[in-house]
Amino acid sequence: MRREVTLRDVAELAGVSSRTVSNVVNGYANVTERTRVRVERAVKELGYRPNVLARNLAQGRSGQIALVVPYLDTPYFSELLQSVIRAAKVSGYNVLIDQTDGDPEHERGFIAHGSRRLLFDGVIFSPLGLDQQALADRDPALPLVILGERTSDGTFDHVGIDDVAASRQATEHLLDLGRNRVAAIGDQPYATGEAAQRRTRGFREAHQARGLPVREDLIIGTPRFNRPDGAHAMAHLLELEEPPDAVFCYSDLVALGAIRAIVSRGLRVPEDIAVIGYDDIEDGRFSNPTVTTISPDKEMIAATAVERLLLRISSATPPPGLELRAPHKLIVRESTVGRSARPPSA
Amino acid sequence: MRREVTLRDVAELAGVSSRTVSNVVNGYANVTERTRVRVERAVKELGYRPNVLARNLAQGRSGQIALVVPYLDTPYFSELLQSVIRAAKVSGYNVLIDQTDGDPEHERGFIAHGSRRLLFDGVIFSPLGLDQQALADRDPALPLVILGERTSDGTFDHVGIDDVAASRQATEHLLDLGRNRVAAIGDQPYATGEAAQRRTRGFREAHQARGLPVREDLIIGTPRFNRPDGAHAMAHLLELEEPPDAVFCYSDLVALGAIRAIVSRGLRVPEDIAVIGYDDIEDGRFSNPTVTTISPDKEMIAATAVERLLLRISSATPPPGLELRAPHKLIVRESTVGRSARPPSA
DNA sequence: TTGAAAGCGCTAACAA
DNA sequence: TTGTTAGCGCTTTCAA
Repeated sequence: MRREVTLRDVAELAGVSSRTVSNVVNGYANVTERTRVRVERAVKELGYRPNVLARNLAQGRSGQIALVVPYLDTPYFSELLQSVIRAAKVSGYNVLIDQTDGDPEHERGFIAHGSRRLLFDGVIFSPLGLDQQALADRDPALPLVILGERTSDGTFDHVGIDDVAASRQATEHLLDLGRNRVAAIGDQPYATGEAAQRRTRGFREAHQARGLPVREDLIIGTPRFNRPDGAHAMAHLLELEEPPDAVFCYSDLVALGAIRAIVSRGLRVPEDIAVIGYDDIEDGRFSNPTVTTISPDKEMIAATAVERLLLRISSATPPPGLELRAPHKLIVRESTVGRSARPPSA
Repeated sequence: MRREVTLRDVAELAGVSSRTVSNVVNGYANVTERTRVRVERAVKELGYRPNVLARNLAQGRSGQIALVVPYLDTPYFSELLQSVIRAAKVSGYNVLIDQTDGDPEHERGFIAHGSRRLLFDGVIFSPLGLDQQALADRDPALPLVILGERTSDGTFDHVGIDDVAASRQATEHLLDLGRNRVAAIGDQPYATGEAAQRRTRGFREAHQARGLPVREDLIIGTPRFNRPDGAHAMAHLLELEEPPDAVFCYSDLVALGAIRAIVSRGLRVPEDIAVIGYDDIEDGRFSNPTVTTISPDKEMIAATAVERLLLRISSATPPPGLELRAPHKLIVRESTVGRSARPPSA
């Protein structure tokens, strides 16, 4: 590999100091038009490219942020990832991806003071199995934004939608349809299942608000929010003596799995069982039937997360930890109201 | 931010030179048991963490590889991404993601000698609109592995499945079913549509091998391989005087879109129209009906790509450019044979 | 086996 | 406005 052209080479050719070249390259300070032109010519002539690695070391920053999610093959996260990359790029940041498989140990390592620490200037984190303790133990110098609702201790921001309200709205939609044996798939009644628990709370609130009893046996837990778990849970529900006539699924994937289980037994959605999901992934817009869902504003979530993170990175004194709430809406499709729902474009 | 503990601090405390500390930290060379223990104790006592940025500069490498794909919200790519990250991590590499939106200009920039060049030691690239010219103009020093079939000029590797054979196999499956008006959705008869064209070639070969005519009006082009395009193309086919009785879709997403279009018009899959896809994404295993597809061995594609790239990175003299072919198989599901196909686990 | 010291290429404090 | 120069923290050649 031939030696790279350095700042000094440029400086020499242009007859200025490397300091000046640096200024020109970075658009800093006041540089005479004359010198600037001269430097720029030298840059072009030599084909000079700044060495990012050297700049990183000198500045003590990497120009990268990390996005840490539990699973990457989950459409919700890949859609989000896309928006995050787009938002970061606008500010010249690169995005480093990692997936934790929801492993708490792995998640912990990511925000602890590890050797990879300097690879990124901050982290946008969507934790699954991370408890408050791990959060408290984290590297306090690492700028952090957490996705999903979570009580902030004031040292990081979090951004997400109002899960309880959204879940309540979803459940109410099913009740409005006149269904009276509404099930819920996705509860996670253990320490790290906060997000799931908020959805269950919304589910209960919807019932309570109407003076309806919650059928506890219709609340089914799942380890993950994916299709197989949804199908499995639904299969269980269908074997009950009195199966549900509607199901609130804690993700669209769970809903798609559930629908699959229902249909493969010869039952119909929504005639026999209405199904509603959560996340509004593209799959649900083209599935058969299309899936009614809670749609979080992903673009805004991503943009807000990146914006807050970059602010946190560039601030000398850390800004207060905010709890930011993105909007969501209910999108009614076939899985709850049948063909009367407007079909998609095609 | 308090000053970081450096190598020198450790050396001082341990009473050795920084060279020795470096050796210990990296597990290099021969170090006396005694010195090693002493250094390790000092490391622990001071809570020393190597500074990746400094190491990068000193070594002239970043320990990162880039994965460049056209779209990230496409399940095929997110599934692949997952495997690539996993494979890279084994060798201590991080993965930087970028999406090009299929924009040739953007794609070009990625392999040209840009200023971001040093951010990654090599690139795994899944181009969409990249022509041979752009490939030839690229930074010759950048280790490169291309995904998908493509003629290598010997300076990079590519890894993919045998598209022609796979497409032929898919088409034959439809013909075996006794269908005789088989359509194809996804052709891209322009310069950058190589992958699509290979699928069309397989489609033709299957017909030719049986002495059947290809109905040219049943070959439909689509700008992208996604659901909306699939639905749109299918809508067009359904309006023909003599619509097809089977469709070979160039991706599972296209197939899902097509199925959606068929079903929403009250027709049945596969009774009225059989549909086969390509990619074997999870969606197709839980859709209704489930989607018959060509399944490339993604895990192997990812592992092979990473392996070749790392080899290329670490080689003093560049290894020859290989054309590597991963295995694929036909997976028969409901969209071609109906419920007789074994339903998925649930 | 270990030490001394010269880079890696850039940034930025200080000086002019 | 521009030059000088001392780092950034590590790796690694050369010497001992």
